Amino acid sequence: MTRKFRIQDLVNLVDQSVTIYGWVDTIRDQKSVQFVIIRDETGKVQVVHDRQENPDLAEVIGQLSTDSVVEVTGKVIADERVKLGGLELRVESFKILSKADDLPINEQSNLDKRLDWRFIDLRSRRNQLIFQAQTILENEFRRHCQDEGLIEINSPKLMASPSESRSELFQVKYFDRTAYLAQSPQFYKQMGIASGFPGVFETGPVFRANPSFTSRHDTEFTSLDVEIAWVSSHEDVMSFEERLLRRAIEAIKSSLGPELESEFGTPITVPQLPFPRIPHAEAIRLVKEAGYEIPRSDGDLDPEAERRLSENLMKTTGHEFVFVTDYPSSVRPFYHMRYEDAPTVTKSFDLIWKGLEITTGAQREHRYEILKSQVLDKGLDPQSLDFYLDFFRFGCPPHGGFGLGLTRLLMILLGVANVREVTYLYRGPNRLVP
RNA sequence: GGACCUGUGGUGCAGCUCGGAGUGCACGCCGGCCUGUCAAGCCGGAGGUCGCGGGUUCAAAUCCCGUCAGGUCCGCCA
Repeated sequence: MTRKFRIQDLVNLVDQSVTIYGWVDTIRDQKSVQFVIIRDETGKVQVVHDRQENPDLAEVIGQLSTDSVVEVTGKVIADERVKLGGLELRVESFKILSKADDLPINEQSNLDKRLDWRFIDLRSRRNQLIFQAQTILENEFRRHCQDEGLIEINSPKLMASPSESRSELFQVKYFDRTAYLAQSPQFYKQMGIASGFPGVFETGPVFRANPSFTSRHDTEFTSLDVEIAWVSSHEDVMSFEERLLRRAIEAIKSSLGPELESEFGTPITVPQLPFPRIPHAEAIRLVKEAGYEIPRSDGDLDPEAERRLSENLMKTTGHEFVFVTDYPSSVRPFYHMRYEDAPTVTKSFDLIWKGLEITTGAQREHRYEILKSQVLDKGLDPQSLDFYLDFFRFGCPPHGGFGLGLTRLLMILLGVANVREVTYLYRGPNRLVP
């Protein structure tokens, strides 16, 4: 009886006849013996055929092309000569299920060409690993939120009015009027708090219409969003997030660590708690003292300052993460809560991992009158925000939350140079296909 | 939106300063050789309007201008 197996199972099936399914990885067609390396998502195995044994089969194997999909039945033999795991499959039958043309890309091809042929690019072990890591990450995010009593929501991505700033919104035709693609679930998350949920979370797409040409931006990406009721400050939110990240990184390291590290060359470090925290004003001072004059005039950190700050703290604390807290209200949105005794400072934070901003969070302003005055303070029109401001008119608990960019997280975790590498199908100003 | 960089067989590069026949390298592909390969090896071969348009010149992949496509950084942000 022949049964179907994954390649990783063959080591336990020596001397048995099995059928495997996979992709042709390498063909070494010699005068008397033919070797074909078959790959599936669990590994690779060598298939061997003595040409004399079956001339018809020899002909089939002679016509093979790389990445064709095949069904191979044979006997598993332990043979020390085989460098690939000391195992091989002696062919009994060999069927081509789907023949492949010559591939338009290989692992040397540049990223843009590989993205044109993403379905082929994703076949590599390296790329499969990225999405295995992503699966664990999203799963741990869900489980952590659930363990902490939060409710999962799926907020709409079609909106009648902009959630924050109109400039970065995509417009879509919506019957006889205009709708916008959500650039954040921010307002709908907060609605959940006003609805009496103990906290909400969501993983979903967000859309940003910015023409940003960098290695860390995309126009559509997955955001991991959290909003928690009854927080007493942004400290509670940071504490939630650092525990979440430690848990997720721990889970990834324990199931994929060695393979990820050998494939990507980036050591995966499970972070210690708590993450270092540094108030914004102190961060600015520290970067200046270290000799960097921030060119921008609004008093915020620029990317270079964030990289330098991160590097500095990695040296002094040995920690890859840093929360920068207490941003000036001038560089934060109207809904971030301000300190009672220092109204130009917000109860907010960014999380920087190895120099890259991966999160923005804050305690939110839940007091209607104060919120409304902050709307006016930012020069916004309260009427256009009526539906949002109403959340705070009928009883709303104190709350806070954050948004975490999935692709940025993966990019830093694996040490790859570009979010495009870790996005299933990247969308940017110059790319809408495939 | 701003600054800078890149575009050469299917893939990755070199050639460009200092103009002289589409020249070279690696991978892949096709054919041949090879009694067990395993980054296979050896021999031979095919494959190119040098992104596109214009200019300078006896002569342009090479110099100049324009244009298109892509990238990096800044701004915006996760």
